Amino acid sequence: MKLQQLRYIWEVARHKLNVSATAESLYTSQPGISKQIKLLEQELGVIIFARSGKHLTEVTEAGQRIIQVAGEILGKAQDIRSIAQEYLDNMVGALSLATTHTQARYALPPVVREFMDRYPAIKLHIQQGTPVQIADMASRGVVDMAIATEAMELFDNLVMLPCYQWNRAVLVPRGHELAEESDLTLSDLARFPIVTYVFGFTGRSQLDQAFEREGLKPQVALTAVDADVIKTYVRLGLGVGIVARMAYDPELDADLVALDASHLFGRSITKIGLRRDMFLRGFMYDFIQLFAPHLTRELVDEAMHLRDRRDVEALFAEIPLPFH
Amino acid sequence: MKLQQLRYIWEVARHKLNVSATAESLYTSQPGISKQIKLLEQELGVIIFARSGKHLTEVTEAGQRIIQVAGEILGKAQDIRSIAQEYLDNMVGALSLATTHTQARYALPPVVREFMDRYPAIKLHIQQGTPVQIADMASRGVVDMAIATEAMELFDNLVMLPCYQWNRAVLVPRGHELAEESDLTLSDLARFPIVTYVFGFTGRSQLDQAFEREGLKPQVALTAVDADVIKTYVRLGLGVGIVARMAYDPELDADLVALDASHLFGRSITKIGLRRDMFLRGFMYDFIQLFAPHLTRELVDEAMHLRDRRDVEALFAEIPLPFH
DNA sequence: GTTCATTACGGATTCCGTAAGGATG
DNA sequence: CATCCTTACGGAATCCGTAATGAAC
Repeated sequence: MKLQQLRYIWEVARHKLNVSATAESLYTSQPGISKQIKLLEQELGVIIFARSGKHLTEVTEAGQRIIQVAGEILGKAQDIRSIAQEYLDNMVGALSLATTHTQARYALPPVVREFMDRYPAIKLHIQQGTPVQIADMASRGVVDMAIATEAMELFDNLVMLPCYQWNRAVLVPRGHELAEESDLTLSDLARFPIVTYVFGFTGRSQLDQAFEREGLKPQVALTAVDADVIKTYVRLGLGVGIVARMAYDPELDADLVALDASHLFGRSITKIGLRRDMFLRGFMYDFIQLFAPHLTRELVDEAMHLRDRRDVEALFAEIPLPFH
Repeated sequence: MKLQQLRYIWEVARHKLNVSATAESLYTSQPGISKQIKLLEQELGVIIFARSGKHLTEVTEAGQRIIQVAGEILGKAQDIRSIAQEYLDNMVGALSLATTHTQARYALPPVVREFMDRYPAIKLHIQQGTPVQIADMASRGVVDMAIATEAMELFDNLVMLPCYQWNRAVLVPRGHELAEESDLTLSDLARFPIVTYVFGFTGRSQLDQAFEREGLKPQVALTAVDADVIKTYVRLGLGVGIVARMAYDPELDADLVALDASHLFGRSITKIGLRRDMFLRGFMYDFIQLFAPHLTRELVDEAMHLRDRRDVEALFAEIPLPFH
């Protein structure tokens, strides 16, 4: 059994059983992978991938369990590299994170600036994606951490650290009928076409729930992945925008009026997702604490080794979250 | 990084940094190990073993953390092999356990008999040793499980499953002054020389504590590792024996009188020790349940993935243990 | 007919054992 | 001077890439 072989079965499983695609992504040859998988199956005496003719069709039951353990092994191998790096020089290295537009555009910039000042030799890699993609990348170890509001709970091996809570603002052009409304209701909103986030993004589910609870069916004129697009169409008069409040910039968006809508929708919580038990380098703890000051190293460590998601939730239940 | 290299650093650490001895125990050459360790250190950029001249003197801080993770990886690699075996044929394989004389001689025989009947193709390997050796073997993965009353709590990565509780009997030759005593006290006992277990064995610590609590200093005439030796010297009139009650066989030991001493000493609990999160094959669950019927597969699984020893203790706190 | 995995084969690399060298206590 | 690790070196095994083969959709 070799680490290489474990990597191959793990990657092939991740690539929907397509060995050719796997080989390409690993910059190696396809027969090489095929061969090593065969050798491993031979050594273990178990078929991991069921074949029909010359196609891999599915993962056997034994294969599923083996691949899961293989993933854990690969994660720990990565931990060994991280530990070594940490002792080699704890001021150099790389921090990769995956996040959504909203975080990257509005929440992260000051944190990133401060972090770069403090660790000029750490290379930052920020990847943008959908919440599901982001959580998946963290779960697979492609990135060190995920920052998002949604979808993180879909992956069992992610520990979610709640970072801050936020709510929404309603954006209308100056002079709009609602611009002077001081006591906004959902019914008021439902009278206008809505411009907001695509489903699955940035707390969109909270928004739908709120309308549904009151039996309202707002007409959604346009959905976008990011607030900048939403604002653009609000400016064009397409409808009333509902965005995360932090997405409203009083200076840049001076032509728009932002009405607080905290009382209309449930709060959303943005979280950091980390692979459970992964080794965190010193600067990673610092990054987390820059983003969410209440997440001290001790607290993160405590959360990281809890097995059950409910225990993690209980741990954070008493801790007040900052507002954004 | 290769599994082989991780095995080498792990084994060298276990062999008190003696590479030659390690090589011998692994049936390979010493320069080979030396070389692979060097290569790993080079790849990681970190010194794992500190050298003075040509001797390994200690494990560096980075080395300690790396070796620990390496151990976890090796354990999971073993799990993969077990999983494969399980699917290959869940009626063949091997079960290795380490235990003390008392268990091997008095508690295990009926269990082993029943197990061999049920799984004739599973090879049983039973190793005898001191409680510390036993727990160490389970901790390192040399054996699948440890069965003992003492020392298991010394190893962090062992999950202890309480199996049964037992207490002591006082053995005297027929006709001895105490033979007719119906209400035995510690003071009675302390008037005679004691023959019992060596310290560190078979609940010996409970015994010392009991005397100490009453301010008694019994004279210990002989200490032995096993009850058979103790009985031999009780027969010779060297003193009064104190042994685990299960070590008294009414037929074979008809020339001795056994007085119950449950009221004099704290109960002892015999436990099974398993490496946390190790993969257990089906027959291993069965063996455990044969030994301790209350340890169902579900209960064992639940205990195996708890992180904190206190959680495991809490899990078993409510469950009544059988007496032996 | 295209996609995709397996087999065959040759070259490069890696691994491992023996033998020699040098430091430690 | 006995123990023990490192270096040097040669043979064996392994790994990996290219090319050819054949099954599936």
